[in-house]
Amino acid sequence: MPPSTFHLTEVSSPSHTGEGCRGAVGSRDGERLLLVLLGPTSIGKTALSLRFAEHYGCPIINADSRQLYRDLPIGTAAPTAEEQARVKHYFVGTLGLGDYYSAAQFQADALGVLQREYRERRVMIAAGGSMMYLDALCHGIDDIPTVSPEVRDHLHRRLADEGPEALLAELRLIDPDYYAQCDLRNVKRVVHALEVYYQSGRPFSTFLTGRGTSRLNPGLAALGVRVVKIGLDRPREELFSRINRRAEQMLRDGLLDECRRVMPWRHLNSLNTVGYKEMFQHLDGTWTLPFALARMQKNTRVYAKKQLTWFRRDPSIHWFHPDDEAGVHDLLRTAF
RNA sequence: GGUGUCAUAGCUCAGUUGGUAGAGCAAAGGACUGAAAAUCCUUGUGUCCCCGGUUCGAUUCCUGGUGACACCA
Repeated sequence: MPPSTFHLTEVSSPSHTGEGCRGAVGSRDGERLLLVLLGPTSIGKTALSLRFAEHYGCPIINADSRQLYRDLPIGTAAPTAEEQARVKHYFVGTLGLGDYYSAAQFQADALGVLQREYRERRVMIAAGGSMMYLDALCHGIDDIPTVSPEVRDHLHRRLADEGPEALLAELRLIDPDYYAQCDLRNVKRVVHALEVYYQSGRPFSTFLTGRGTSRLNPGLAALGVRVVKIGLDRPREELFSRINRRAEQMLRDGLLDECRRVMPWRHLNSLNTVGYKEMFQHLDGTWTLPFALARMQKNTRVYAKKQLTWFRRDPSIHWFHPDDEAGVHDLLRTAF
């Protein structure tokens, strides 16, 4: 666990509770706080984010790339109507399955919300597990042009017609820098670099200014916002058994009906999602339900691992067990 | 109690005509800049049940144990 980046010597009084705590946060010259709750799927982010939102009396910014789609409430474990009645949520169920969206757009939208919300409050909460969305929000994302559908289609047709070797050779010519650092076996990356080139006339690598968890999103800096990242984790066994049980619960809650409703759009990226992919196979008659469930659970476990891999390399995250709410409060008190 | 079969990775099992072993499932590690619940890469984790014997060498063959299963009492 990385050491705290806070200056503990500046702690004044660590014994605040309730109102006192609210007063303590922001006591540093009106500094604004963005409390980011992150962690792998099924860890318990929603429950904890609700309690903190009620404690601070603030809304929650959802940072989960799939809970944005309004037709997927069960399979994405989106906050329920009751939960959304308790606390206002941004970016839950706001998109149609075919809507285009991205980490960059999320970052811009979230900044817009924060700008408005911080006029009347000093604390905001962002909660979710989409790694790119969280990084884009906390650390910013380079200004890379959005690729038009025409350019995208063009390159996908070329990929199909000419094969990946031709595209690799082309990337090597037009953008040797990116060619040297890119995972060349990951065709999606190669294609995207070319898309950006065809869109803008500039090599993809010229848009990259270097990324890192050390810089603060300039948009947040302009608002005077300080980011505190709380990472939630549990012993692996505990996490995996929660994942397994939640998948079963989703089926009892009607996941199959939800899948049947959205099945006509299964080719869309929004439905290239753990849980749906597997249940579509079952609805096709290819997999039995127990087999589809087992695959869904396994793929969810793999996804959780991938999230943890991503988060692990961010030294600014303060890790807690989700039951250790008091520990998080202690950290926030000493930090502000 | 007797006879037989079996005992190998977390699980189910294969295999070694004696040269310390490999599949499936499960699992572990990593990458990541506008599709990120996406996409891509890497990895076999082992007292081959235990004690002894034969042998240059035993997980493999043999004696004896232990455990599981089956059948007979």
